[in-house]
Parts: sequence; structure tokens; C-alpha cells
Amino acid sequence: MPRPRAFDEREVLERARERFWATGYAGTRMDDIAQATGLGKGSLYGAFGDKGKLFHRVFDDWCTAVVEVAEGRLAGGPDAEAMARLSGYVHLMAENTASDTERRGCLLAKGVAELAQHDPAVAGRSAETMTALLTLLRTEISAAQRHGDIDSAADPERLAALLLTVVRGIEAVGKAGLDPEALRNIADTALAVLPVPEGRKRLATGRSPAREN
Amino acid sequence: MPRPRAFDEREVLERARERFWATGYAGTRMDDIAQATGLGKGSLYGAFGDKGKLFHRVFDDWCTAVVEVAEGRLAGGPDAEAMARLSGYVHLMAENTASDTERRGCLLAKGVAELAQHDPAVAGRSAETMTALLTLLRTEISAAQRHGDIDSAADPERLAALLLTVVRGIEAVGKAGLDPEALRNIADTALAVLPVPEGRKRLATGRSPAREN
DNA sequence: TCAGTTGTGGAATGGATCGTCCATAACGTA
DNA sequence: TACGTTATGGACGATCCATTCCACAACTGA
Repeated sequence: MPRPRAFDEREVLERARERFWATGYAGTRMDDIAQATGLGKGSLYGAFGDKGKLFHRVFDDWCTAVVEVAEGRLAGGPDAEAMARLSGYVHLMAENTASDTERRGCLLAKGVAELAQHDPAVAGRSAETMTALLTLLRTEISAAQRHGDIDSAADPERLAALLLTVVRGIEAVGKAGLDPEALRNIADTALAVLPVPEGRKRLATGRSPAREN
Repeated sequence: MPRPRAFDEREVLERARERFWATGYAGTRMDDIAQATGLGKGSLYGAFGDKGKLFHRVFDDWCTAVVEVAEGRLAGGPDAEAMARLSGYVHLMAENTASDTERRGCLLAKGVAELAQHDPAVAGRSAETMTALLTLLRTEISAAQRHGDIDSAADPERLAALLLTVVRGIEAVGKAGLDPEALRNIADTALAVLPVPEGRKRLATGRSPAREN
């Protein structure tokens, strides 16, 4: 019975994300978003409430996507390929940062830095996301341990936390100015130093090793 | 001949840092800083130019301090204690984040997240800071290699980059919501996985190892 | 003591921005 | 086809904030 919306909500959220990603929360004006989406302010406010709610929506979707990417690379598969999955994931994350020529960084990190301290919703959602990533990593590490690629004496929980830290750290040092090649090397090195079972040959941590995967 | 300043510049910068640290660049009003420092706006602008210049000054000092802390923990000393110095530094950084109950994070990370993309001065200064930290870490890793605590086949440059990533990553995941104990464990784990020379016993990476240093 | 110079602090300014309002448009239903 | 409901989008109001301005204070050197 009512007049239907003339816009696609998903599309509008994408555009809004683009703006928040580029210029942060405080740095993005609602007028920018209106212009970027082609919507008028009335429609924008009518559909999403206010700037804060709109950002929460975007941030939430981003966090979901971050976990989905990890799930796509990590979840499931034979134990024999668990190490390759881990490697693929860590390298993918490094590549993402390395190829981010505009230096926008990750909206998760950006949002957390700007808002987590004063916005419980942002803080809570980011914590959830970290937990989900940790779980995925831990599962794969356990699989790699079963297959003998990682020393089973090591605590998978701890190695998962280490890898998560490396992944998020790559994002941080990348934004702080390290060059793309250095970021790729960090991913290599982090995977190479994972403890191998007694008597099994470690991957090289020396200069210019062949990167596998 | 002129009227002398009634305030201590260092003290004003400290207060300003406090404000920027707590609420970020965009989130801090010059009125806040005026109130926090007790200065009038005229004095503030007369002494520091404008908000941007004031922040650059604060940011610059912070970066200097970050490197100084690292120098205090890392620079110099006998090779035999290089590993202990590395351990001390990494644990100190973890402890800093762990004890940051207000979740303010590090002003370096916060400033970079908010401004690096659009402010070359911030981007440049952060890159300089990363380079300085890398150099310090590389030097200590080389020392530890000479003493046989780290496999000398490994590239010290790469291990330094990895440790820097872990240190910055701890800051990131801490702000993202990981609990303090997890952060301390990450520091432990990162140090434990550093490659040891052939035939030398690795530190435990298993559950609840005794943390040394 | 006086003049010149700089510091001080609060009022004023100008611009930007969030959110609202409202006249109008578009749709479904009776 | 007429009506009720929701969508639209641009103008508007109120607020906020960085910066400037200015009258006055404080100090030094002559």
C-alpha cells in the first residue's frame, strides 16, 4: 500500500561503507553519503535513523565479512591441507594490506581506533569478531597438528592468538608505513616460525626463501 | 623586554596529549585543550599555531618517546643478555596494552588510523618510527644470534619485522577486545617460537609455561 | 617611571554539519 | 479512480567548533 523504496538498501550500505572507510566516522559528513548514494537526507534518515546507527550497520556488516573471508579460507577440508589453508589465509591478509595503495587500512581497525573507547557497540562487535577469528584459526592449527605439520606439543589456542596478532599487526604496520614487500615477508616468516614436530625439518627463515602457496 | 609566558610549554603539551589521546584528533575540541591546560585560546594559538600544528607537535613527541622506550630496553649491553632484552621489551609492550584499562590504545596507532591517509606529516613520522624500531630490534636479534640464542641461519631483518608486527599487533588486538592475559600469552608465544640453533632446546610453546623475565 | 613589546583570555565570527521539516511524488487498495 | 500511506529531497534551524580579534596585563630596558 505505501510507496516502495526507490533504492536498494544493500547498495546504499556499500556506498556508505565506501565513505566511512575512506574518511572515518567523524570525517564523513552525512551530506557526503547522501551525495554518494544519490539519496536525499530525508530518505537517509528515514531508512537508517542517524549517523551513528548507519555506521553501526556498516561496521557490523564489515565484521561479518571479515569472518566470512576467514571462513572461506579456513573452515573445513582435510587435515593434510590445513597448513596450506593457514598459509593461504595469512598471505591473503598480507596481500590485502600490501595492495591497499590508498592506505585506507581495515575499517575494523579504523573504527575500533576511533570509536571503541566510547562506543560499547563497536567494542563489543569487534571483540566478537576477534573471538570468531581465533576459533577458526585454532581449529585449523589443531588440524595441522593432527597431520604433523605443527608440533602437537604446542597449545593451539596460543598459536591461534599469535597468528591473529600477526594478521592484525600486518595491517597496523602496513598502515604505519612498511612497504608491501616487507608485509609479504612478515607473513612468510610468521608461518615459518610455527613450531614443527620433533625431528621434522623447519621451513627456512633465512633470506629470500621461496614462498610457498 | 616582552612579557614572559606564564605557562610551561612542556606541561601544556602533556595536557594536550592527554586530550588527543583520550578523544582522538577530530574528537578533541580546542576548547577542551584550553580548559585542560588553563590557557586562553589566544595563548594557545599564539604559542602553537593551530590545531593541526599542535597535534603534530604532540604526535611527534609521542613517536620520539616510543623509540626512546625501545632504546631504553634494547640498545646496548652484552650479547648474552640480548635475548633477555628482547623478551623484556616485548613483554613490556604487552603489559602496556594489558594495563590500559581505559582502552585508549597507543596514540601512534590512533593517530595513524585517523590521519595517516590524508596527512603526509603523520604518515611520514610513523614510517620513520617503524624504521627506527626495526633497526633496534634487528640489532638485538643479531646479538642474540651471536650468542646462540637464536638460529643464526635466520634473517635478523625478517625476525625484527615479525617482532615489530607482533608488538603492534598486540596493541591492535588488545584494543579490539582480547583480554590482558591473552595479550601476555601472545608475547610469551612470540618469543618462544623464535628459531633456536640446531640441536638447542626450544622454549615451551605448550600450555601455561613459566614466563621468563 | 615610562614606553614598547609580547602574553592573556574571553567575546565575536564565520563556516560547517547534523538532523528535522514539509510539500510533493509514487504506489497499492478499495 | 480516489485515498491513505510511505518515500523523496532540498531547504531550514540549531548547534558546534576552529580561529580571529581586541582590550588589557605583565614584564624589561632605558
